[in-house]
Amino acid sequence: MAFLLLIEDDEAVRTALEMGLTRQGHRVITAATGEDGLKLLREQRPDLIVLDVMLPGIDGFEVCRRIRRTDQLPIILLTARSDDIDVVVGLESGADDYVVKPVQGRVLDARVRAVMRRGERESNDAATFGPIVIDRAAMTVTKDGEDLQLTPTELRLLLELSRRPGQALSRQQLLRLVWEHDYLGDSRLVDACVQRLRAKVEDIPSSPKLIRTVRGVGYRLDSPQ
Amino acid sequence: MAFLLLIEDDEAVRTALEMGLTRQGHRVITAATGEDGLKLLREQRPDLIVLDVMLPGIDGFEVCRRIRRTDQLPIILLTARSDDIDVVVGLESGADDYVVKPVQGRVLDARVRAVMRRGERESNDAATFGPIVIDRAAMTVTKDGEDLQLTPTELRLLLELSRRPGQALSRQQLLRLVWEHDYLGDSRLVDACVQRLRAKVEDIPSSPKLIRTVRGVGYRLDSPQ
DNA sequence: ACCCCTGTGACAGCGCTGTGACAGTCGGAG
DNA sequence: CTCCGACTGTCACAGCGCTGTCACAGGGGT
Repeated sequence: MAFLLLIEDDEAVRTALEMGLTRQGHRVITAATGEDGLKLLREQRPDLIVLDVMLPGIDGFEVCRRIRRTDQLPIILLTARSDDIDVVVGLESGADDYVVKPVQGRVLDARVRAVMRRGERESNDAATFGPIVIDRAAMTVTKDGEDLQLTPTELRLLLELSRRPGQALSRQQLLRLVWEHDYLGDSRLVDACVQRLRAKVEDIPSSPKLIRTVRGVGYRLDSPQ
Repeated sequence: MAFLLLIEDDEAVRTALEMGLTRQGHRVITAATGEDGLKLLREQRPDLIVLDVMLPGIDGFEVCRRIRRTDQLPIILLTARSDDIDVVVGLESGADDYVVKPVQGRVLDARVRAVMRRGERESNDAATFGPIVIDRAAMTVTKDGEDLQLTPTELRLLLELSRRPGQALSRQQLLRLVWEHDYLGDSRLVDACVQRLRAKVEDIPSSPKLIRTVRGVGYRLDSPQ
């Protein structure tokens, strides 16, 4: 059903989950440390990662953050603790779901399927923002039914904004997501791209209704109403 | 768009969904109980079933299992509950997708289309893209009725593209699908093959209407209109 | 042995993209 | 209300990244 990477240091748990997930029809590869996991991720490109939080060396949160720097694939965090603080830190590190141990293979499998479906939906369904329709599968954007010719960067920017509708994204975040930069040396890079995108997307680029400026922060994609 | 059977006991929900799906262009028949639904299924042979879990008499899971004993048609389960256990039982009963109520007609429509697409992809029928007809069974491609002499690689490329019509595929993905490579060492391999394919398939290879370039991504097979 | 397919590298053209300067705008402080 | 500073919008331009194209050589099949 899916190609999973399981990162878990406890051998008993790892083996049990691997068997459970394999029995549910998934293809599973495993790693015992964060480093090994990241290496396997690069080499094998799994569809989804199941990641223990308590790991020797770099912990699960850090692994999560590192993965998110370059990859968009779904991550399910696994932990023995159930405090809220963990959930918050986990989701802030970029995880898609959170499962508390002890967990049964069947339940984990259900979460895996749920996250995969969510991912499919987000990545493939059309998103609508007023007159704008974003078809993530075709990688096209239409306005009032007509095709918009967006450049690759404009398209990536719009896609990232549309993945978090109504949420303000800082220039810093956008640089990481769209440009994969880490430094922000006071440049008008993001603004310039937003301007070009607005020119194509907005009815009146000078008073944007979709891509709103959040002063002191960055930008946000709104859907009218 | 599709011929649907909706099985739902609550009259308000049934009517609302029926209207919503009809408005989206589907032909819809309805049943209020599992028994009636199974009877309608045998009599009318719909393309897809939308099935409520909570039904008087035999419940949705059981209906699902009974359908699966004899039929392969897609099933979307509908439920008010969102617990994991439901999802697990649902998918194990043989459902193709799972939607949690309350659901809007538009959302359900998106799922219906997604499930239908998934099914189409596996079909072996002939596919038509403008003047091009791809016969997957005979493994032949004709243009305006005349046979095209495609090389094996060109044919595989066209088949993979046509299995995902309208969907942009990256060079990376195409390499995996057509060439079964994993590495993409900045080569013009995909481009060159696309060029050769275009030369045979397109009316005007220099301004392709079928195999479109998606700048920054890869290629996409469109059917005109 | 021959031929056609296939992968590769080179190359050119196009247009995207980043940059810096400057103008315009907003909001807070006085 | 006014002013000021900080933040954002806008623009033109130069560089270069991306894609289309082509010729060629190796290899596999006939």
